[in-house]
Amino acid sequence: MLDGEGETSSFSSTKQAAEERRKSPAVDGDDPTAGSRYTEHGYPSSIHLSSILPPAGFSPTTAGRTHFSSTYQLGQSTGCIYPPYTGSGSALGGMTLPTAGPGMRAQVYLCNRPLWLKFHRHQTEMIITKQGRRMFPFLSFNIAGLNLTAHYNVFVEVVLADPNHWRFQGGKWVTCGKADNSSQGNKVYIHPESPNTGAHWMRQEISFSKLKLTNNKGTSHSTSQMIVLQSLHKYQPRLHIIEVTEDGVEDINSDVKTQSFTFPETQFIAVTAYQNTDITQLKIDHNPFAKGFRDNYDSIYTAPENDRLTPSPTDSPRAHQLVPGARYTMQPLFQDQFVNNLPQNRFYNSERAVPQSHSLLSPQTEDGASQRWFVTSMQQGGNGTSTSNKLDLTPYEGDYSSSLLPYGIKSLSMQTSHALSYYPDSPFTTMSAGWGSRAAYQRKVTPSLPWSPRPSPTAGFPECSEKGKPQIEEEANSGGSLIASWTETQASTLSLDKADVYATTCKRRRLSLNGLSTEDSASDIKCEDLVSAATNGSSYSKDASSSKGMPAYYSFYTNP
DNA sequence: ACGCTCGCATCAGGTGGGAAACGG
DNA sequence: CCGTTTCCCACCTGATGCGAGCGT
Repeated sequence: MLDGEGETSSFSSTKQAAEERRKSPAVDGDDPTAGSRYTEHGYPSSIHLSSILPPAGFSPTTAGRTHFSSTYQLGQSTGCIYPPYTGSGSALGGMTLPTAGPGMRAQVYLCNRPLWLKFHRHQTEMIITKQGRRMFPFLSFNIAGLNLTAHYNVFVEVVLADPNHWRFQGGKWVTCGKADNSSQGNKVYIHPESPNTGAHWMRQEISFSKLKLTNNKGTSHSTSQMIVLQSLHKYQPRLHIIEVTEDGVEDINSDVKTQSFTFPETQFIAVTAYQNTDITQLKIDHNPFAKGFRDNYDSIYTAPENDRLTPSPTDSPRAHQLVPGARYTMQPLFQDQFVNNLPQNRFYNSERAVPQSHSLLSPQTEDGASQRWFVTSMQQGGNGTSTSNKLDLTPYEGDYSSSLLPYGIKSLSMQTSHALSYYPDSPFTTMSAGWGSRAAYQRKVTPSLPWSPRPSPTAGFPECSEKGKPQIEEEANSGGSLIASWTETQASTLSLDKADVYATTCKRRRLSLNGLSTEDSASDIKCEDLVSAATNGSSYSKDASSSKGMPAYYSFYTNP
């Protein structure tokens, strides 16, 4: 169906490239001039319902691989996720957690998950243009559990999320015939810093902010920045981590493994023009490049000093985070990442106020108060209907959903992510990557969350420790932190389009060395005080994860 | 004199809106 | 005819270059 499965691409690294890489430390973001071989076969396209934390009483041992495998690993060599994506049970059930021991694998954290969820609630749409359009929200991950010295290629693949063609009708997305499975073009975006060491990947956020989506098949072979999609089709991004040799070549002689991670909340429908005004508004509200479309910007984004919980990181007079204090009192747990961060007047005074779209009224929101405490799980494409895009919002996310009210329903609003710098290299880098995730959080400890395995994680992913610590802490408590499940396969079999694609990537990376590709890669240096944070943290378990600066809640799942 | 920092201007690129063009 | 796609526009962000000011 997708090109991914029909093509066999091979990347051959040159000796020269390999030598160059050796000369420059991988951690410095040296050139990934060498590529890896990818075959079409045996591609591990397992679905990983990750970004969902278990509720109280969750036992990693009961939600392990066995269940996962039986549920999601069937027939996944197609590059299309919908066949196995039947959504058996809740997301929790599908949640796969690495087990301790030799089989320990990487864990992936979707950094800006809260923002993704915001969009997901309205069915995320991504513009595709001939010249390519960046994703927003973009994919940003934290990775843990890798071998510090081993080399990995990290890349994103975008596959069909379901077998349907979609249409926006009557204020909501409805299926409209079968998806065109014959689409061609590149579906893979290799992180510019690939290959690189596990230490490198774990040191910082892995951002795919420069990934572009296009509907121009002709560009698929000329640039690695583009992923070719079809309009009005639903897609699911996947993160793949492939262990390679130091040269960046996949070593077929060793038990090379591919670990794949799928975050359902990152599903989106590719469009050439926005269909849902709510999505449009979310984009405008959260994407700095769209600030020009914000109405009453000066008045909206300026508030009395006492209303500001967070100083503007950009020093922009416009960039303020408006957070009504009352809100915090009432909802200390899931502050703003799921509360509309825009000032209230936006919705009542602005001409652009978003009408209450039916598309917004998912069962959760319609359910009114009940959603606050429990949100029924939404299956992923099991029936091929519009429900397939919905995430399982487990009970612990009740407040999430409650705060994810449609614009027209929201009674309180807070501004968050837009006040943060867009690019990771900003002073608020780690938060910016989250875009309303970490950025949105204010340090508010909720000690006794029913589902929280560790009440006070103080160390997040390395980069989160300092700047992002408060945020990640929030996220941990709010269930926003996510550990993607994993799978492994022999001889990765991704269908990377062309070798030149990879070469282009390498070239680009070379050019961005001075900045270490501030956008594509990590945001900023990860905090080094993790260790101290970890050590003083009573709840911090000293396992493999903790040694890498993993937060307590993280290690909880990785090392049950 | 030299190096560093800061502020300003400029430029490239990203954004959604809207109208026109396209295609079934 | 209608839905979709393309193109252009104004606005914004971030990177970069340049010169002024300051300290050594």
